[in-house]
Amino acid sequence: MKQFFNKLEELYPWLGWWPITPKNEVTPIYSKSKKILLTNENKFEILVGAILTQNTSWNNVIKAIQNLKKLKILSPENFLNQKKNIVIQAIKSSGYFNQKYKKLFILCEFLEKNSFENLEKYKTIELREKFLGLWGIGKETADSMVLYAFNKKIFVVDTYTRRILSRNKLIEENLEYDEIRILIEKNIPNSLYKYKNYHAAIVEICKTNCKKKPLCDGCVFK
DNA sequence: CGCCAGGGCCTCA
DNA sequence: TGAGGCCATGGC
Repeated sequence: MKQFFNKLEELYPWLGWWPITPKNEVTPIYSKSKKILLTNENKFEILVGAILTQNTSWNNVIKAIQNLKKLKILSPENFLNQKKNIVIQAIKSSGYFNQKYKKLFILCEFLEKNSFENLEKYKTIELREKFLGLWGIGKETADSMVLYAFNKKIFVVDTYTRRILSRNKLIEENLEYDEIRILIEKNIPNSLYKYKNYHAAIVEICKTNCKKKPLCDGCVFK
């Protein structure tokens, strides 16, 4: 396991996750620097992106984010004040738009009552529980939010993580989400940037080689 | 054309 | 608690 993550870091020293849209632009980009100060708009964009990308390719999410940016739907308040049809149209490319509209709506109502400043005071697990309590947010989405929008150390376990670890015989196939998460957290350094980058690297490798139908030629983990 | 994508909810045993 | 159905668009 430790060997696996060392190799991962060697391959991808820094992927710049989570992609954020720079001020006065509309397209999210990956950050060259590890330390960036997130504005509330940035944080909101990450939370929205985490929901929009559920079981959806990031390319489809980018278009939705671009539309939301152009419509200046950059805050919970603006989202809630915007007409449903307009928002649905904006996020259409990300698929499941009816469900996702509802999820975003519920998230925004939550954020109106709980400012980022207040949410940041919670401990990691407590903040996770807060998000998990919202309809439409499961463990992976909650953990993405906690890690990338709030810079709190929790490892994001997605289908890619389960796939690549089980293919490399580092975990049993039917291990539960939190069992995998805790196992990984025990085996990696206590570093926020590594938590982010290891997850990003797993996604990257699974997109290129360790696909559902694996391209085992040139696999670095052979 | 079919498959897949940075999941989660609901239903029914 | 586990399996199966459902949600939906766009790239390949």
